[in-house]
This record gives sequence, C-alpha cells and structure tokens, in this order.
Amino acid sequence: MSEKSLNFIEHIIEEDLANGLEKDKLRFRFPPEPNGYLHIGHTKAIGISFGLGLKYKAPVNLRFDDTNPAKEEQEYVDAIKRDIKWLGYQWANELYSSDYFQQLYDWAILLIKEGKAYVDSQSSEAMAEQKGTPTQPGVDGPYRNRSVEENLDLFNRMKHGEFEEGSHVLRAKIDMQHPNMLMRDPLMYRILKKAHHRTGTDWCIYPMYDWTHGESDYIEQISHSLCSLEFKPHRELYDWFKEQVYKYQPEALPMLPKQREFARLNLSYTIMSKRKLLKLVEEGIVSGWDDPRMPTISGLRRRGYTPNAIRKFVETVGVAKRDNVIDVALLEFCIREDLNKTAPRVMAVLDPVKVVITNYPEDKVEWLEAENNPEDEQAGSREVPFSRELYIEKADFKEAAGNKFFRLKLGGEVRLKNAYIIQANHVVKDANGEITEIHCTYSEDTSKKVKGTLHWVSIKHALKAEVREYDRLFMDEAPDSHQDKDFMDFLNPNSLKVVEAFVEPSLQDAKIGDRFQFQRLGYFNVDTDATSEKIIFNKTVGLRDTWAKQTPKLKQPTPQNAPKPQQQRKAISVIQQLGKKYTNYPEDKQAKVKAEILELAKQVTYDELEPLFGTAVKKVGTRIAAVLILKVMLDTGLERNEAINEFIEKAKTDTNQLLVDEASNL
RNA sequence: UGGCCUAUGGUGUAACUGGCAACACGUCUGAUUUUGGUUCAGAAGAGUCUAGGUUCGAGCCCUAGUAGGCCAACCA
Repeated sequence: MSEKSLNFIEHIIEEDLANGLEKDKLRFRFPPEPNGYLHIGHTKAIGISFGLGLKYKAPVNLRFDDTNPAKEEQEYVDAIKRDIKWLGYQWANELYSSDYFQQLYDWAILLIKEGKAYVDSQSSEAMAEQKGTPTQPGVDGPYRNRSVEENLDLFNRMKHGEFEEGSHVLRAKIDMQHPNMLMRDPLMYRILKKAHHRTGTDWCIYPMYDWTHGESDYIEQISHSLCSLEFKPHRELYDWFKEQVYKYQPEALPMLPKQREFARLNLSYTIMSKRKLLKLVEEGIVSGWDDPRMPTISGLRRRGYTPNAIRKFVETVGVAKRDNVIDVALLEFCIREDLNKTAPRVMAVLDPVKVVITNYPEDKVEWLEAENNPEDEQAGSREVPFSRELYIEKADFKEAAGNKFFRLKLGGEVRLKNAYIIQANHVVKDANGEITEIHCTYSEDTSKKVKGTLHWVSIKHALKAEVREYDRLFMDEAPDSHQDKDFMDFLNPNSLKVVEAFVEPSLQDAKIGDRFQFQRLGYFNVDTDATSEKIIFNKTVGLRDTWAKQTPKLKQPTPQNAPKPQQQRKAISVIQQLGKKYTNYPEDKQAKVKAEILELAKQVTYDELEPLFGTAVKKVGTRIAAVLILKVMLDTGLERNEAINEFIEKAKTDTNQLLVDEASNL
C-alpha cells in the first residue's frame, strides 16, 4: 500500500481520531449557494469534502446554503446536482439551510432571552459607521441595550411582517470594540419580503450566513466543516454561535463542528468569480454558462473534459493554505492523459489542400484497415476509404523546406497514415499564387522508412463537419488581479474559431458527447448543437506539439512575457539572490553577475547594506555581494566606519579566495 | 494604522526536528514510433523570504524584520 503523504486537513483529522474522535462520527458537507453554476474552483472543494468522505467512508451532505431569496433559483439547484453527479460523487443527504429556518428562529429567541441578541432599528449606514474600520474600534449603537421584552416583541413583529424591509434587524450582542470586525455585533436576521424558492412566502425574515451556516453544520452534526481561506475570520464567530447554541441541547446534538480553511483554486488565464462569470453570460461574451470556453463544470463537460480528468486534476493540485495559481497546462495534461487511453483515433482535415495521386486509377476505391486506438488493444479497427483525390492539411506541405521538416515537400516522400507512401511532384497554383493542388505519385511499398506520416481524408468520401476551436478567453495570466484594469480588458477576441472541416466517413454515426482523437491534431467531441444534418465538433485540447514549439511563431507579441503580476523588487534583495549562487557560476557568468550587482548597487542605501555585514560565514556568495556593494559605495564617497573596517578585515581572512580577492580590492 | 493567515525549483504540493530537500506539471537531451502523440532513458532548475538565535545538527523551534493575501455587504 503506497502511503501518500497527507495534506494538512487529513493531518487534523488523523489527530482528532488519535485523540479519541470515533471514526463513525466523521461527517462532511459541501454547501453551495444556488446562485450560479459550479466551476472548476468548486471542484477542489467538492474533491476535498467528498474525497474525505470516500477515504474515511463517512457521509457527505449536499447542503444548499439558501438564505437569500433574492439571488437563489431552482435552476441553479438542478445544475449543481447534475454537475456533482456527473463528477461521480454521491451525497448522503440532499439538504437545505432553509429546512432549518424554524430551528434557527427558535434558537434566536433563546439568544434574545439570554440578552445575547437584540433588535437594532437604525439605517444600515448608521450601523456601518458605528462598526468602525479594521483599524478603528466600533462604538455601541443606541438600541444595544433594549430590554429583553422589547426585543422579543420587535423580533416577533418582524417575523409577522409588520415592518418594512430595512427598518429593523436582529444582531448578536458581542463586542463593538472587538479587533475582529465580524464580532462587532453581527447581523443575524434581516427583513426580506421576497418569496423563497423553497419556503415560498412563509418567512419575511431571513437568517444571515454566519448564523445559518454554522448552525446548519451543527444540526447535521458535521465533524469537519471545510471552506476556503476567506472564511478564516468568520471562524471566531462560527465558534461563538456554536457555543451559545450548544448549551440548549448538548445530549441531542453533542458534536461541535470544526471549521478549517484551505486556499481556493486559481487557474491561470481564467477567472473564477461567479459574479464575473455571470457578466460574461449576461453580456453575451459567451453563449451561456456551458459555453465550452467557460471554466464551469458544465462548460468543461461540453468542451469534452471527462470527470476522471477533472478529479485527477484536483487531486494533483493538492491542498494547502497559501494562495496559488495553477498552470492551465496541468489541466490540459490531465485531460490528454485520460483521453489518450480512451479516445478512438480518426482522421480529420481542418485546413485542407487537395492532393491528386496521378498514378492511382480514377475510379478506384480501397478500404484500408485503420487501428482505432494503439493504446487500447480492445479498441479494434475500422476501414477508411482511399482514392485518387485526397485532402491533407495545408501546413503539412511546403514547396521547399529544410530536412527538419518531416512533412511533404516537392520531391520528398511521406507516409499517409494507414495507407501508402507518396511523393510530391509538382503543384498547381491559382492566379494569386495559392497552391490549389499537389500532384503526387504513390508507391505500394509501404515498408520503406520515411520520416513523416500525414493524416488525410478521401475527398469524395469525406464528411463535412463544423469544428469549433477554442483559445483561452483571457490573454492575461491573472485577468482579475489588476487593480487598475478591468478583467474585461483582457478578453481574447480570437477565443473561438469556427472552421469547416472534412472528416472520415466513420464519423457519420457519432453521437453528441462522443470523444475522438483527430490524429496529429488533438481531442475533439461532438457538441450539443450537432444535428443529424450537421455534425459539430469542439476541440477539447490539442495534442502536445513539440514541433510547433520549434517553429518561431509569428503570432502576436506574446503577452505571456509581459510583466509578471509581481511588484518591483528592491535592488538589495535582487543582489542577495544573485549573490547566493555567485560562487557556483563559471567564470564568464560570474563576470556577468558581478557587473549586474555593481549596477544594482547604485540603488542600495548604506542602511540596507549594513545588516549584510553579519552574514553567516558559510554564505560566501552573499558576503561577496556585500563587498561589491561596499566597493561601489566607497567609490562614490562613503566614509569608512568601524563596522565597515571590521567586515573587510574578516573577509580578507576568509578561506574563499574570491572573497579575499574582492575584499583586498577595497 | 488594528487583527488574522501565508512564505520551499518557473508552477503546484511533500519532507516523522536529524543526510546541501522529494513528487507532479512545465522546460531541455536522447531512444523508440505508420500520430513531431504515446512510451522509455536522462538532464537542467531550490543554500527552503531576510537577519539573528537555540542546537553536535534547523525548511521545521525562538526573536526581529520583509513581502503577499484576507477582514469595514441587511451577500455567501
């Protein structure tokens, strides 16, 4: 059994188990708000909680956090359930926070009676002002000390709809001076005269997140409530509410859930905010939540991603507490890895040029055997038609090219996949000089060694198909991380390219969702828009292409190389970095680095330098760097002092010759 | 002018206090190949944010910094 190393959450659980928590008390939950579609970021949270459920054979509840009737809709509930199921996870119970409205209300009454909650009747502006700021404490509001009787009366009338929205709220009475702003008398209830997707018009007060979420965990006796990092400050409040409520029924509900937070998933070149994704949908930038360019589960599904690949992906990214940006290349690796093993191979030409095989009889057709998947012996084979006139990719032919070009060129030979070897003899061009036909001759000897193999389709047998090729939606690595620019500024105008392609006839019967590898091109699946008349493919992902990397791309000035989302580093820290490895470099590189350090040194102040004098003896490189900086400073008029002299003397007696040399130079 | 969290190759995650640090992606070689795919073999790349300290020994413990993130919705 291969012991995979545990992530920090698993460590916590193991520790709890070791401290006496019974294994069958473990219980998790995934708590989406039904106000949008699930995206790849949620998959991490899903993978964590459901994964833990699988690992410990513990139940995982699907609980919709539906406390805001203004935003939540049944459509989203359905979509979320569909997506989780599609990913292959099973929840123990389908639950709703709204199921607990009555219980929550009853507990709120008890809290009021204890003097732990009160009705505030100010405007939200007034309350916000009293709340202070992160750096300034808040002050008590005028209604903070209402009597229990008055609070009870008011809260009761709130519930019965006697007041307008915004006129009163129920707040927990904690501490307006608390350093954690969430503890400054947080709201528990607001008046909302809106119909709820489940409770209809039963309620006109609705509980807030903090009050609802923790208590829902508690009611369900969740052992570990896992959420993303931004809820860390909420934990204190989560615990406060939990402790208040616990004393009302410690025997019936003994488990106090534990909230722990992990860093959410970020993917390079994409956005993950539901609000922003909604904007793309609403503004028609994409065709809907399931547009294949969207990072939603439904978008990825339509694009051709498999549940397997997505699960593997979230497993691979790991779980920790630091902010991260995952390279989309990892996601692409996961889907290629899966599809390589499972997708049947077919031939399709996306950008055709005609090939005429002049020594092949006009009417002859041969059906040649083609392997369905070299990675899967069970996959069997099919037959593809070969005839005199074929299409190959334009990019697979050049009139003249060097010998690193393995494809077809005039006078050169190339193998046609599953068929013969052909030689290009001459080309026919139109008035614009565009090649319209490539005339070739074929040879039936297929045993010959030739470097290149091309895919092709027989023109008269080929099916026309629409192919939708996608590129990233955004051209920036982190489109929503720029304070001065809107994420919409980075939209890629060429994220969708529709081409008319020619595919082999076996694809006639392909059904919606079917996945294929178009040989040498990539993985494609049949889009939901396909009809019996018109077949439509989505490009899921291209094959790895080491050839494309070598050919200098004449594309747009690669935005990838543009300034990283890092801020300018201080010269001193750059020098330290350079210095560290100084002694490891060969001489020429050493000279280069030295020049760089001397240049940077001009921006360093003496105050920044002095701490480096104490650098540990073994860090020779850093000390050399310090000597170099010092040299620049002395040259520009710095007066020697005791610290400097001491440092120089110490350097001169070092065992490292480089250091001694530099120090002696001073 | 406060509280909380985080810091390990380009990226993401590991490392029971004990060997100048492991795995995956990415990058680069080479071999194989009727997919410039796959597979296989290999390489480069990290003094673990900085400076002190404790220790025979520190990525891990202590102190002080630095940098980044989160917190002021009747949202979740």
